[in-house]
Amino acid sequence: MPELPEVESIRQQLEPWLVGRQIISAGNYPSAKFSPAIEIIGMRVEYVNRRGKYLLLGLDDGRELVIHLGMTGQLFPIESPTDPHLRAWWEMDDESILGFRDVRRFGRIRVVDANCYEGTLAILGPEPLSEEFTPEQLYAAVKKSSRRIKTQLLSQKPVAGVGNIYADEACFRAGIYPGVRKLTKTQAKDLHESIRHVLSVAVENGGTTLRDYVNAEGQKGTNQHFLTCYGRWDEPCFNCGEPLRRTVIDNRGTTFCGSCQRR
DNA sequence: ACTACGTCCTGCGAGC
DNA sequence: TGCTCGCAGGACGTAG
Repeated sequence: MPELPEVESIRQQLEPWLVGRQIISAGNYPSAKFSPAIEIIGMRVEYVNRRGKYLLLGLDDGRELVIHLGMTGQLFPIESPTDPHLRAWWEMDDESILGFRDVRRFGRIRVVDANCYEGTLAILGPEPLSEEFTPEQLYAAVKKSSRRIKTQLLSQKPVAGVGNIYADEACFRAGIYPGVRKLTKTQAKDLHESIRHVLSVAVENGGTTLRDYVNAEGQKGTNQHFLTCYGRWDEPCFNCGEPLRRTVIDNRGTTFCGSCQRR
């Protein structure tokens, strides 16, 4: 499930390839989620940005192609648009083809005027690795809601780009039970540090590949070898040795240490 | 306004 | 071996 580190790894690889390229032709799987792909034929790519888990391809007519990879989305060069799981593709003026493969079709594409966003993209919290993301800001943002802290992180409102893997990792590192509804200022400071830590390490490791994720060169990440919590239920906690536990929080599978992450 | 929960999707693995 | 069934989850829609 591509979260910030995975999307950032893809962005870094797409940027030198796509910037300056003109889109000659395009196609899409017959679904409203992917049909905007063809709206940008003839445009030239000016930049490849990222906000949270969204990729933003700037076009020379002032619009942006917004891509969300959902659960199983992949972006990489293809030889021809023949893969049955291909949901969109764009042919460039150097004859290369960018393919958007997405088995479960949770991904989506939109074309909008630059900075005119809707939905989650319009209410995204600050970039976690930017200066705008501070312990004070996180504390104030979380204080506005009574929802469980993990659910708040997944909402993208207190901070952008955190999904199920890094929410579990960050809560574990901070020693915070993901089901709590309030944070002390000290906990907010610890969680802030933990979010930045787990995300920056994951970026350095090229993202986490549990099943589907590959970068724009078709390669897996290596961060799955460094996870401390997510998916490790019944395995010993690296802090205390107790077996990690599994529960469900707001319909999302959650791994935590019943000893280190007290309610 | 907010919270909680169902829905979308398909491949895979557990269990019979 | 072959089948069914439940699970995985980000964003969004809907109900209360």
